[in-house]
Amino acid sequence: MDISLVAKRSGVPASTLRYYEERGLICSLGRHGIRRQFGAEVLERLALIALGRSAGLSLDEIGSMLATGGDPLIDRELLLRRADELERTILRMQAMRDGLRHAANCTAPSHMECPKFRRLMKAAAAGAFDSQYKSSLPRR
Amino acid sequence: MDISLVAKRSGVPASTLRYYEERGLICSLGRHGIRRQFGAEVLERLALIALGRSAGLSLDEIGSMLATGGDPLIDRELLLRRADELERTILRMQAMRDGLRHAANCTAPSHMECPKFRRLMKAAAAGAFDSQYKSSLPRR
DNA sequence: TTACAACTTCAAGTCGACTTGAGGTCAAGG
DNA sequence: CCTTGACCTCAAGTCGACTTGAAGTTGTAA
Repeated sequence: MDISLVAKRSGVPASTLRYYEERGLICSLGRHGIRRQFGAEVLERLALIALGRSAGLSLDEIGSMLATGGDPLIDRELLLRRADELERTILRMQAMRDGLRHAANCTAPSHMECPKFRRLMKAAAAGAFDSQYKSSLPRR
Repeated sequence: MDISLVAKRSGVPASTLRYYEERGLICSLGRHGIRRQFGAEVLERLALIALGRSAGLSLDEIGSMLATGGDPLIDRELLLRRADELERTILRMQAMRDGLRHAANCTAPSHMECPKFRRLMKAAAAGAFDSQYKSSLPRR
């Protein structure tokens, strides 16, 4: 497959495909003249990458998990650590979601004056500070 | 409170506090000489901001949710839309978390050869593509 | 065979959320 | 009164993940 066909089938721009190849996340089979040729398996890999990105993993992290070989024990630990991080983020997001829904239906003049809202936020915020709100999430 | 006291109490660096003020996320009561003075309520606001960040919201989004005034009807709709967005992201992250946990315990020689893993990934990836994996998460 | 669209490389730009650094101001303690 | 250190502003730098643009190459259709 030419790069543009991969782009079309995966929804990932050609520029991004080149970038991913440069980063070692995907690889082409070879060249037809000067043009990269990709195999079908790249589509599955791209789906995995997209999934990882959407779950908040960095390209480096995805790369290390996708890497073949390497110590499988370390891999498993990494996966579990990521899963736990994800879990914590999920909890915070659920709290946020509940807070937002409550705020939308709340009749208090200002959300911060509503005791229920404050309770929700307080419970959720506990973990927000010490998690340093940096380590668990990817870029927008 | 001087800015350094706020920094100490909240864990947020002074440079970030200035930045947040510039962005309109927090405001100081006034100046003592050239120095900003903050009220205690800023700590609560910072907790809310930290929570929002940790849940993956951008500063602009947090700002729009924290903003006082404006059409209350639009505000409520905005809050509900945000909550729904959050919900969808949560679902994807849960799928990812389950996928990671399964992968960590799976005995298949390679994750991609495990049918369960593939099923989880496929289900999760469905939403990952069309959401463009850009719109729902913040930066690492 | 020639034109051209689709590719190529490489350097530089963009965006969000900050941080860093240089150079300046000022209130309180000695 | 003068020093000092905590603050100030403003410009520029950083990081990850890409995108954009200029300039060059090439398979294919007319």
